[in-house]
Amino acid sequence: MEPFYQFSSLQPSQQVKLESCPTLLSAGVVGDDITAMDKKLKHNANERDRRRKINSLYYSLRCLLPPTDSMKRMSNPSTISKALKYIPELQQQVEGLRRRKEGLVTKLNEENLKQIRKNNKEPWMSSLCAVNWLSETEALLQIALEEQTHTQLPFSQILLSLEDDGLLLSTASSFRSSNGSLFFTLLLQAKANILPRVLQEILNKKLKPL
Amino acid sequence: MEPFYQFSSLQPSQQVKLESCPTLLSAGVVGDDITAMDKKLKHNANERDRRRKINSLYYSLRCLLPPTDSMKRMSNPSTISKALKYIPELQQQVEGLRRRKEGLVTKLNEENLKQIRKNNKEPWMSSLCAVNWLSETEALLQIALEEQTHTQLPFSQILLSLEDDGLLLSTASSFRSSNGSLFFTLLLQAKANILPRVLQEILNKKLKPL
DNA sequence: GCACACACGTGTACAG
DNA sequence: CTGTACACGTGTGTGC
Repeated sequence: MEPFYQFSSLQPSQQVKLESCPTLLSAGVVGDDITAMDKKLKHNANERDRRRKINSLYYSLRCLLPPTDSMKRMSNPSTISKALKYIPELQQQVEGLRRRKEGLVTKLNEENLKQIRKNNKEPWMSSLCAVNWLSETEALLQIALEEQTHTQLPFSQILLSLEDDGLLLSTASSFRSSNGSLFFTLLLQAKANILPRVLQEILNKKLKPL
Repeated sequence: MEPFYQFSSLQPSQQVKLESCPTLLSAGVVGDDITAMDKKLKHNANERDRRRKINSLYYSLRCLLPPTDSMKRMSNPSTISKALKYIPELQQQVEGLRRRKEGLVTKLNEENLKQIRKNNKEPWMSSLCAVNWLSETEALLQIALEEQTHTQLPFSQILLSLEDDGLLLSTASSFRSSNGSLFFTLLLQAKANILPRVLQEILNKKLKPL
């Protein structure tokens, strides 16, 4: 029979079988120092309770550990061994997850920052050059030149170099704003084999000095 | 003196003090059944080693647990108690981190998806309406109308409703592409108290039916 | 004094 | 049979 102390409700053990106390029986005197026997009995009971508590702790610990496939109840030593393997596993998991989370947070942050920068750039004053592709071969190019700069640079050269890259100027219009800035709207015909993305890069690079 | 068995190298205990074996001494016969004594001695040594191993396990477990400020060595029962509190903490941490990581991953994924959708949309054919803010009060609005649609909708109404929202048409130009699409470029003067973002929303909504 | 913790020897039960 | 695990009683040390 297994002593399933772990299921007991941890009441202090009241009943003590006197037969199981060899030294108490071997002591011939009975009525003399009853207090000594009392003490011994109490000590035994206390030790019993202590063991009971420890077993209960073992039982609780067993419940926390990852379930084993074995139907047999784990022994107390192997319970500690198991906990000894399990705890570092958990700590490692925590460490790994923390690192991963950290990485994700920074990634998300710089993603957001990029987004914010892009969004902050879009609304105004950044649209020195905007390209809108209307089809695979048509692009609407919109250029804004600040008052200070548009007199310094030969704008016709830009148009010419665009033609060098396979872009033909189909239609164009321009007007001047109240503060003197110039706006051009150019409808460009591109060669079919020119990738829009690459072209946008080219345009950005070409118009960067503006 | 504390018995620091946990520091010993776990060698099986060889030397046994015979004086500490009461039952062996009380057995009068010596040369009779030496095998019984041998057995008892072995049993005792085995039990001793077992306890030693258990203590070593306790020692290792103590090292894994979060350090306590107390200088005193933890007792074995309190070691299990501590582990009993510590393991759920770790499990909870793992669970929390896993959930957080999961959330971050999905967030990052949909962020990327949004980004991809946006990038896929930008290059061509999406620019039915583009707003470029040149200053806090000036915006360059560029509208492309497909051949099929631009005859069905009263474009002047759009301009009028823009004025209702506090946008004044400063300058405008338009031209027709080779395939019959119409392009408008409008320079708008906005009231200062109109937030660009909100306005962009308005424009998007207004021009959506196109 | 008392509660607690620890180590020990011992008997018993169970699995290889 | 041997090793392992467990519970028990007991002696001892330690801190409140």
